[in-house]
Amino acid sequence: MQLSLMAPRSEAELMARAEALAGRVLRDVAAVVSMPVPADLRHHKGWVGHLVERALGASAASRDEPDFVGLDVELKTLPVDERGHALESTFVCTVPLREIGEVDWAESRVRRKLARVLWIPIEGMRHKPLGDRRVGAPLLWSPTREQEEALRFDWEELAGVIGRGDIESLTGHLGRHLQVRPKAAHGGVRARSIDAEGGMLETLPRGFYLRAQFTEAILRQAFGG
DNA sequence: GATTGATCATAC
DNA sequence: GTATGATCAATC
Repeated sequence: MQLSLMAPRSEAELMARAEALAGRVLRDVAAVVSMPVPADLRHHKGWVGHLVERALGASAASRDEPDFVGLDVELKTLPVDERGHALESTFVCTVPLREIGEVDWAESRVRRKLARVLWIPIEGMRHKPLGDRRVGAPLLWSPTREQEEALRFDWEELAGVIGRGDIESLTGHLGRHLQVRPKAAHGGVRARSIDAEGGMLETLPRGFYLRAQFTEAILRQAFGG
């Protein structure tokens, strides 16, 4: 397997690398980039994502930059079962609680993050040892007009609730494709939002997530099935 | 069995 | 604490 630690300079180069990963097991990919394989993901939830980042030459994680500098492509691994069904929702970005009521969809973080995504489906069945799980065929995706309209509808509804100061009434049930759920290290973390009178309110940080059915539909449209 | 709310690791 | 990468696990 040929892998460079240098950043890919074009989408074509990025795709070629991603396609070279398809069909391989995580144990082999990890060996190439010198990452130990944990026994399971319970204490290493981000391991698969970091592994693929390194294998594709993404810039270092945990910085507020695109995954591939200059390419403006967001990398997302997606756990799937043996039939290709998505096993988890996909985290998109944190919710800017204080400002979201004054932001339009067009300039939203969600729209920016999802404008161009490289999806890498990876076996995620818990019964399968991590090192044995296979990487699937990559998909470089941008939302269709229909998909973007659907996302915009959900986003505006969710942003509206938060902007009105109703964050505490917002649950993961709202939103057909996009939802808002907690995103924090633990239940004691606080973030600032606004209440119904426009005052300050401390609450759990939240994130936008894509429902599993939505990402599954993206794969299905591309690969059939 | 699917889904929501809770949580885990690491870099800075 | 804030950002990145997500999955776990209790509950519906």
